[in-house]
Amino acid sequence: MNRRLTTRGKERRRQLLEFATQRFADNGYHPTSVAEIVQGLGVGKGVFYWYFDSKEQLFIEILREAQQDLRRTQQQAIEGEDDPIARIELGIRSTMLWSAEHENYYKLTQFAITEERFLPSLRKGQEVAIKDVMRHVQDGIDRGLIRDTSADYIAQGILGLSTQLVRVFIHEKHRSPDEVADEAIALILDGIHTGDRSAAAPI
Amino acid sequence: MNRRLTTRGKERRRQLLEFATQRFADNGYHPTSVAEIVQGLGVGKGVFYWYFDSKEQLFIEILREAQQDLRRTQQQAIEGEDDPIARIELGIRSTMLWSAEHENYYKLTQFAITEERFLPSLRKGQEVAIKDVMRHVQDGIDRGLIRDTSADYIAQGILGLSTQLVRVFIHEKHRSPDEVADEAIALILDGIHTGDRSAAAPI
DNA sequence: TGAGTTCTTGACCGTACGGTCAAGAAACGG
DNA sequence: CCGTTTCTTGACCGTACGGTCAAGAACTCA
Repeated sequence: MNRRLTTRGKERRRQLLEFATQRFADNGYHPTSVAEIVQGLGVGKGVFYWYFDSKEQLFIEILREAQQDLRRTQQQAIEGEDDPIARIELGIRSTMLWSAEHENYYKLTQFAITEERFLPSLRKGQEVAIKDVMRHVQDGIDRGLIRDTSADYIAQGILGLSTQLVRVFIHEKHRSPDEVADEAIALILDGIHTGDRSAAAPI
Repeated sequence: MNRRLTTRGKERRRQLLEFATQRFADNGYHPTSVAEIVQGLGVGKGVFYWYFDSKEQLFIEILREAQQDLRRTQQQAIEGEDDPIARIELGIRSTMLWSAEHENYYKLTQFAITEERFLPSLRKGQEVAIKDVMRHVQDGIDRGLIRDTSADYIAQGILGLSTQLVRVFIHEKHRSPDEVADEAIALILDGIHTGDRSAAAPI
């Protein structure tokens, strides 16, 4: 579906994307019908199929945009910083902020995991994210700043820990992104063990 | 739906639960119809509604059983161990093993997160799991074995990190549960920082 | 102004869904 | 053996879904 869109057309497309995102996040993907989406915008059903091939393609489009937007945010946050550990920290902080402001996208991503047909679109974005983190981790290992173990386990661990803290503390308990980021970073850098070095954690 | 079931009845109910679990995990909850489930067992549709009120109730029942089964496994794994850090480690190891053997349940849980109406049943189980971990964490803090920070962040962090490693390394990359558990425990206990103490990590 | 394009309408289509129910088979209990 | 309960059948119901399409409105641009 690659149409030439006028300004009006782009506007309409954006409306559809945003309204659908909201409904998908609130009610779930399957329970939200195309009829519901066009009714919510007060337009005919044909409008939907003028801009998108199918409900499925619309959803994939939403995922793609979300991944793009998050990545752009992270890149901006870490640019100009050289220390790999500081880069990881900045990445986590910006992710927490972004997640707090885009709970809808977060929910949609969680759902997408559960259906085979959405996994391909997801994996692409996940792989990019993991590669970003792994690059900093490997860099940290090379400079002797990070324990020399499997960079992929570390990268996935960082992602998983951050994701869970976002869900529980930001989206459910409504703590501030800053507080959550502090805790995430402390855990990631030094784990839970007590020890003389742990007092020196702050970068 | 509290019927008095004969042996045959219990058997039928179990068949329905197991077959539905498989299909839900393979194709997703919504794409799997009740008709498909009863056809798969070669029985009439009425059979389904003799044992369950609705498709939704069946799904909730599956979730409940999975949570119960995992918890029982964890409890068995840690009984008799006194050291809180060793208890956490044993809990993680048994969870990894269980997850490797019950990928279906894992997938269903991931889906359940994405629909409002399943959240209540989920939260109950999650809260129990978190409380279990938090008790050990608090115990560890009291004995000076664990850094004295918010036990809830630590507990959620452990859960999130473990969950992600299970998904990626056990279910997608098919690594052994033991290897994954080793990495998870190393990260949780000591974080990613280098440092003299990190060599003493193994319990 | 008028031809061409973009955009919108909403009735309509076939299908598949979750769920019901009257009827009867099978098993149980005395 | 018979009455009762448990279990099974499968046609049927109303509904809602994703998607189509002929027709026309709105806009663009020469």
